[in-house]
Amino acid sequence: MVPVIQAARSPGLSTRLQGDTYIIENTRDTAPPFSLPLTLDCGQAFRFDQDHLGRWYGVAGDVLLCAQTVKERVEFYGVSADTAAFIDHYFDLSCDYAPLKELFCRRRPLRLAVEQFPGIRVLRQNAFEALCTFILSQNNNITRIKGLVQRLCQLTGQPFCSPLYPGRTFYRFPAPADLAGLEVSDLAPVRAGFRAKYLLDAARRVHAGQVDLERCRTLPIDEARQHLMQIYGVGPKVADCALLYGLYRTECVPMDVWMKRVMKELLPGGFPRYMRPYAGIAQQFLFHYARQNAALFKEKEPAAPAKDSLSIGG
DNA sequence: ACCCAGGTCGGCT
DNA sequence: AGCCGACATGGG
Repeated sequence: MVPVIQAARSPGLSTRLQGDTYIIENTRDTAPPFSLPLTLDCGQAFRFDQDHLGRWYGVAGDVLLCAQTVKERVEFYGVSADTAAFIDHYFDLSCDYAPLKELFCRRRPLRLAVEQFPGIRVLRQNAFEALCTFILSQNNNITRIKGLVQRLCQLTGQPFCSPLYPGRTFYRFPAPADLAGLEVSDLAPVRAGFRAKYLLDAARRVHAGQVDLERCRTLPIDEARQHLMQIYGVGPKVADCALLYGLYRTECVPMDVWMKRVMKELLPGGFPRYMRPYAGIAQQFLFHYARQNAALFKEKEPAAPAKDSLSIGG
C-alpha cells in the first residue's frame, strides 16, 4: 500500500553531477527521461515558471530549482550534492515509471492518455504546501492559483537569494508556524477571498499538532482522509490532493470536475483493481489528457467524445 | 458584462 | 444521502 514499484535495480534513469549541473538521462532509449513542462505545469505544483531562456525554475523545499531539457536529457543548474539528493526525492527518480505505464496501458483510454503525454511524473511535494495550495485551488483556475501562492509566499515565506538569478529574491513556502498566528486580515494582500480562513485553520491545526500530516502517510487511507477533513474548508477533493501530492498516497484519486467528466466517459467502472494502488498516478495522466482535449470532455450533458478515437471500454 | 475556475459549507428536502 | 446557492476574486 505504500510506495510505488521502487525498482532500485533498473530505474530506467541515470543521474550524474557534472560540476554543479545535475544530468538526468533515460537509460532505455534516447527519449527524454521525463517532461519538465508536463510535470511542473500539469496542475500538481503551482510554483514553477519559465524564464526568458526557456528554463523552468521555481522554489521547492528550501531551494530554487532551475532546469532545462537539452538533447534528450534534463539538466538542473547550480546543484550541490544536497540539492541533487533533493531532486532525486522531489521528482521521485527512484520510481520506475515504465512498469506503471505498462500497467495503465492495459486499458485503452488510459493508453491514449499515457501515449499522448508520456513525460508526466507525480512529484513528492512538501505535505503542508500541498495541503495549502490545494485549499487555495478550490473554485479557482490554475493561473490565479499560482498568483495566490506566489503572493502568500512573498508575504509570509522566508526570503532567500540564488546565484542562478542574481538580484532576485525568492521565497520559501511558509511553515505552519509562519501562518498560525495570523488573522484573515493579515492575508488580505494575498487576495485569497473566502479561502483565507480555510488556510489559517489548516495552519493552526497543523501547528498545534491537532492535524498530524506525517501520520497521514501511513494511516489507513479512509482514516487519513477523515483526519484531514477535520480542517475547515478541506473536503474529499482537497484531502486527496494533499494525500497524493504531499504524502505520496498514490492510491488517492482527487475527483475534480475534469476527473468526473473523464471517468464517466472513459472508465465508468472505475480503475481496475490491479492499478488501484497507483490510481493517483494514472489520474495525473487522465487529468492532463482531459484538459488538453477539453473539447471532448467539456460538454455538460451527453455529447460523448468522438468514439472513433476514444473507444470506450477496453 | 458574463462565465467559469483541480470545492466546500450550510441549509434544504 | 443528495441537491443547491453562496462564497471572493479575477482570467479569458
